[in-house]
Amino acid sequence: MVDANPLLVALEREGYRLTEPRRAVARLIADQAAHFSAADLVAEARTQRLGIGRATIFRTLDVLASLGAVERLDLPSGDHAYVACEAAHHHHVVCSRCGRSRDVADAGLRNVVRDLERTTGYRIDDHRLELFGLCPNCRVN
Amino acid sequence: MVDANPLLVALEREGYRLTEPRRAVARLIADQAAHFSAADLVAEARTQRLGIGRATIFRTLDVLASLGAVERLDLPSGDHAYVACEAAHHHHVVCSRCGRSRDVADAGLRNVVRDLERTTGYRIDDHRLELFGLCPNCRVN
DNA sequence: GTCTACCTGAGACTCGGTCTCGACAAACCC
DNA sequence: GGGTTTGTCGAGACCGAGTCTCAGGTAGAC
Repeated sequence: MVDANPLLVALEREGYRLTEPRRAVARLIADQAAHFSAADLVAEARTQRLGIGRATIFRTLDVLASLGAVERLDLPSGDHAYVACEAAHHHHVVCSRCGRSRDVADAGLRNVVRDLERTTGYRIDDHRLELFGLCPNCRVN
Repeated sequence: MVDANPLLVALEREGYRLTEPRRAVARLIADQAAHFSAADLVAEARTQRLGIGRATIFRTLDVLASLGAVERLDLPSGDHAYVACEAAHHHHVVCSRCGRSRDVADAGLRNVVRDLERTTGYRIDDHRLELFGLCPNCRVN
């Protein structure tokens, strides 16, 4: 079976070793329908008796986050969560009911940032935009 | 001396008691030039020998955050920080060198959100935008 | 002044995340 | 295929932010 998992592809491309634990974590992440926490993966690894250590899960998430293959969200509740995503710069719309998220492109934010630079005098190097609401599916149900 | 501190005004308006510890925390917050963490306040309270418990500082920050008089930031580093601010909806531009932040108004983001609602089908109820860069002062120094 | 609900400090506790360290195994070389 | 290097692993101690509990204190209404 081919390694179709884009997380593994990203790891390999960056010269990280494709170890068994990393494959397992990538599989766990690929199985998540919605956003997930490190604790979710730890619990899932435990119930599947994968024998993966907690530290390894955190480390793998760190690596994947640094590659942009996974992104860390700050939910309005204050909790952290992760979502698998494409590496290009983008933002997330997160459904606050089912937790599914969707990547969205820049969508005119660039102009907003430029306006703010002009009005505030700040040089803006980085930003984070997270959007929360109901996905089309949860809207109707 | 009059209670000019807007944090205390907000507390009183909402029916919270103006206790000595709360006044002290409000004073500490008002003294912060840049964003600050709960730990900063705890340390400051300690060095000033104010005799305020850690729990009280967290509780007061919670209350103030629920009133919108203080807002919680998620820095790019992953740390949390607080800033005092006005209660109206707005965003923060944070200087990544000196930590000073500035409130900015909506700045066209409303249109961006509306566009995203149309293109994604999500109903967007809430969003969070944080901007990081260099303030005018740090740009030139 | 009295009374009561709200608030407080201390310190135990929880929990997400990190660090350390000896063991292991990918991947490269021959 | 076998040997070597070095990145990675699991276990468990550790850390630090934030929460909870509870007995005692006090703001503010009357």
